[in-house]
Amino acid sequence: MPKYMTKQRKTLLVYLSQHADEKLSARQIEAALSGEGISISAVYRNLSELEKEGRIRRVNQNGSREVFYQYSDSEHCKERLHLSCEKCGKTFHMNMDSTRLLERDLALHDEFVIDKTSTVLYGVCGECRVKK
Amino acid sequence: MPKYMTKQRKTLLVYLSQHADEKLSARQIEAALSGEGISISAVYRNLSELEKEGRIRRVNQNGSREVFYQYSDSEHCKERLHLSCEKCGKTFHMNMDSTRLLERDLALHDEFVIDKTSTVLYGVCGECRVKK
DNA sequence: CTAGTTGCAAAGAGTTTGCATGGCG
DNA sequence: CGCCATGCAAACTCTTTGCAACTAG
Repeated sequence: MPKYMTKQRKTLLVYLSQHADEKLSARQIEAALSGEGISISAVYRNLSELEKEGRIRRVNQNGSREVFYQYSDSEHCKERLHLSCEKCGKTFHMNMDSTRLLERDLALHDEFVIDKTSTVLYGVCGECRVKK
Repeated sequence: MPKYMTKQRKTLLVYLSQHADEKLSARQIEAALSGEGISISAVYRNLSELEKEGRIRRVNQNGSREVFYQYSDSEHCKERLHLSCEKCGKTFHMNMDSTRLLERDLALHDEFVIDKTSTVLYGVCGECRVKK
């Protein structure tokens, strides 16, 4: 639904695509782009547009009120579950086999149809597990 | 850490235990107990205590800023993943076998250790699927 | 009694909105 | 040139906090 490609919108898109699959808050984005000249309201408005277009997802953690935005254009994103590391904050894609298996299991045993676009599994990734 | 069992705390506990595994916002709780005389700040303070004690979990949906509280004293809650229906809002416990299987799969293929207490799977439950 | 709790109102934090100005096409 | 989008500040919503009054043990 955006009609014009403004300087601000371009700046935002470039930034987001360079940070794909990272969880970013509106403030973080504004701060990162403070040199480029974009107001916090333009950030919010553009993020909303992008969300409606499905180019971005909103996520949050653990019942906190903090909202993060995450650029996810890749094909993977629609067919796999997302894993989010509680230590480093990075996002991973669950492997296809496990995703499919879980879907089948849930449908079969729990009569539950999982919504892959809004589900995120939280835990600790391999790298952080070792580091600890 | 609470020391006194005040009228307000008792009211809240009774209400929560009668609505176990429902997602309730602070406002909803306040509204439901408006006849009993409990202020919104007492609601918040007591919910925080209960959360620290682990008798309650905070959850939210789909990257929204809305926070819900959920009383969950049962044993199930610690060893199984939670399923949340996007239609009716009810919470279910995933069956043990699938929970275990998923845990193993994730550890094996994705080197990811899932955090069962903060993960919620979203989707549509059997009942709502039929109703539709 | 007396420390923990409450209620109220004020302060915060994050997000949205109204409106005049500016800039994309 | 005509809308759409921006920036600013004010409005909103949910939650937290300070403080005097109250109350459970």
